[in-house]
Amino acid sequence: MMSAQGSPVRQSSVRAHNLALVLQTVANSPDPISRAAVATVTGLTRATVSALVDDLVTGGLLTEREPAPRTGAGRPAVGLAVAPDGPAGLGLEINVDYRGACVVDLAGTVRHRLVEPGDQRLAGPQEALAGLGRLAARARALAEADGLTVAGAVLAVPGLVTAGGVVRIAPNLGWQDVVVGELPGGPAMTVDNEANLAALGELDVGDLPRDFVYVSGEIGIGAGIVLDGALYRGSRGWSGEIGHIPIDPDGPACRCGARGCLEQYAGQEAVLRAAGSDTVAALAIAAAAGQAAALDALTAAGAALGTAVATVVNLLDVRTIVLGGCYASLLPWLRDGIAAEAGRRVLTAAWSPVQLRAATLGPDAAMLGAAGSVLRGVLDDPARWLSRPRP
Amino acid sequence: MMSAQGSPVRQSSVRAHNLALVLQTVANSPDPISRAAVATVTGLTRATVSALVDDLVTGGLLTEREPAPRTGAGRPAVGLAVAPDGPAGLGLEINVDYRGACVVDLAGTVRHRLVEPGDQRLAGPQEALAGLGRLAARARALAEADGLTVAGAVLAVPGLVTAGGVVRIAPNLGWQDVVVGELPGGPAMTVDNEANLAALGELDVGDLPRDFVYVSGEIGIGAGIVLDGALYRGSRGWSGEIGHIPIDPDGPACRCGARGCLEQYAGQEAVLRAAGSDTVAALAIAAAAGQAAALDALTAAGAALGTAVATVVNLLDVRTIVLGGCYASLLPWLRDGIAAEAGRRVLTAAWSPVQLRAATLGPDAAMLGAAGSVLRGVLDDPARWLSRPRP
DNA sequence: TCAAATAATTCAACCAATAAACAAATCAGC
DNA sequence: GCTGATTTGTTTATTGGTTGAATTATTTGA
Repeated sequence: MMSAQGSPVRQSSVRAHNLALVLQTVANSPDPISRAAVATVTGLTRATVSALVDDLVTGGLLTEREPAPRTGAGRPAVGLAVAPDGPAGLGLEINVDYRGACVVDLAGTVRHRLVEPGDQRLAGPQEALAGLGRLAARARALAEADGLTVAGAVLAVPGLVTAGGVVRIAPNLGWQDVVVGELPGGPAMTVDNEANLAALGELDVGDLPRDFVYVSGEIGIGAGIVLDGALYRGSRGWSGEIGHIPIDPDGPACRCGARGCLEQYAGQEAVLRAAGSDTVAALAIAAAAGQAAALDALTAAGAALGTAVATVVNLLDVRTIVLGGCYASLLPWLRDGIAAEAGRRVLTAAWSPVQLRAATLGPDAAMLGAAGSVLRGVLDDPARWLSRPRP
Repeated sequence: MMSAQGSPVRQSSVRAHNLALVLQTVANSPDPISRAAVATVTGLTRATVSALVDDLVTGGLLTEREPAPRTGAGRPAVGLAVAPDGPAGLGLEINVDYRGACVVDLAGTVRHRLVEPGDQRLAGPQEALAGLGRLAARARALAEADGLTVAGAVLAVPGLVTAGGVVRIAPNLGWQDVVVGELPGGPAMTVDNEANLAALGELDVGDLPRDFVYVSGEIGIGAGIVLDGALYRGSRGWSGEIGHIPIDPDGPACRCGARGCLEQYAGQEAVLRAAGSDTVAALAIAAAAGQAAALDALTAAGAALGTAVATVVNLLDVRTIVLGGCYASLLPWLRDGIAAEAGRRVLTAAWSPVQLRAATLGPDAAMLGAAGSVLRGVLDDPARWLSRPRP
């Protein structure tokens, strides 16, 4: 009778857990919140909350603010809010036609955003990474000028990433087995897939359920799978390769070597070619104008996407699909095609139809999600941040 | 900046966790294990382990046994093993052509197994459930005669089950919205999907990784998805409906209303019809004899299965697929077809090919998994069992 | 001005794990 | 057969953390 093996728990783990609980409660509250309110929300004692808050305030994660507007008698509460000068997340991205960096603070506000357009395929991995390093250094300097401490950096790339921070293959960048090193003089950096991080970004800002799949329509098609409020990366971090779900086993050849992959029906290039448009923006304009070629192309893409969505929903039983990348702006014309095919093929569609939503973050989703995932690390384990080695 | 909300942790939670850790360590050990060994394995102190073991022994979950054969000097150890007369799991199953019950103890040994063949479609839900109740009562009596206490019961059915214990639809039983009530006079019973429970059964006994997908080939095709050592049920419990993954959008009509579902290519009925065999056993004999019709049918089914497997692996990045139900015995002739198609379509196949394994538990997998899931509940939270209300 | 109400802190009590000392039981060597 | 080494298991004092009750602080309303 096997069961999952864990590690021993000591009292300090209790404190670490409750510290995170208090911090997250404050962070999730839209307004400054009192210690007493935190106590009732979390179920902890007021005494305990006071002790934990003391640690968080002296550690620079929380600050006392003006209390929320009073009501009734009694001693006025002292408001608690996340510190605006505490840790910050550095989100980085290298994509086909730009590279970027952003700084987000614990409150979730974007403090800085730097984007350099330019074809990264021509630049090659060395030059792209060097340029990214310069961008990251600038962003870090801006953050420190604000009094922020960069807690970590995460880089989003459109490709398969291994645990060790190696980009196995990023077809649309032309990268293969690229070792992403350290940020020169910077904080620790990890690398992750663009769609995964974009899904986290949408989870951070959106009103989304605990289970959803984010589908990213870029040059390739990727997906970020969020199960139970956490990203599912797969055993090797290569989950969500939705672009190569077979739609028709005898369909057109794909550059992955197989036939009939989704990318050949609903990938950006295939749709633009079928519609006769040059850019996604032009396609949206053509569709809005009612041009038949555009509408037909989008209907066909929607049907293929709907078939893939049906597969995902039948397999994972997620209720919500978030469409991002170029699909976000095209969703008005894709929606019917997706919904029709999914409604026909999802076994449970009759009782519980699939919800389709457009992503809200736009092209910065992955970069913002990358920064957010750094902050999530602090929110999930503030004890580590409090006891970090300091210069 | 949202993050998952938890509940407060007190000291008693620490004890509950460590209690589970010690119990699982003993349960996972093939031989009786000493307190000192448990301490080194878990990382807890010998003193702590002694205290926790005392609780578990007086609570009837562990017993002291003859120590394992000695080695070297020193005071001889006292062996610890899971109690053979502690809690037991009652596993129940209603399937197309039989109903069954089994009693499994904490050590994982099957203490009793009762199976009544008979077409449950003809019987109808009321009669099937009444018969199951009688079977469960007999199994429970046998367990109590052994000194076991039945800790709970889980029923496996081939269909979609909602959280409230209602069978939404079980097409092959002909059930629809069947409310599975209480077991008369028995322990609490929950209902779950057959493939899910079979996956748990294989996880319990097999040498399997923490992530795998169990594919069950019965009249329908279902899948149990195990991620990170735990069953993934989906937000409503309807995950794993692999049988209706589209293989060819213009394929034959399926009884689900769509076209070209996997079930139409690799379902038991489709394969037997194509091969001209009456039963799975006859098909296996024909294939072993090299009959062309049988081999062709299995090759075609393997290709369809391989396409579906490729979809699953591209999406979830699981390395291992366990084939159960009728596929277990037919795997020798399915393997090449599955491997070829999966190798072509899985994006990461070149670096890390998909591992195909035959299930080891045979037709009882779901029933045993059902019993095992009861015991898993005790192993995961022994504190609840120790403080249970007693008659 | 005083009582009621609410917020936050202080302090003793309790619970659980730890570390270290101690008791128990065996083996190995002479 | 005795002695010392060795390993197991228990005992005891200590530490870290939460709780609950009492206390202090600060405001509103009569």
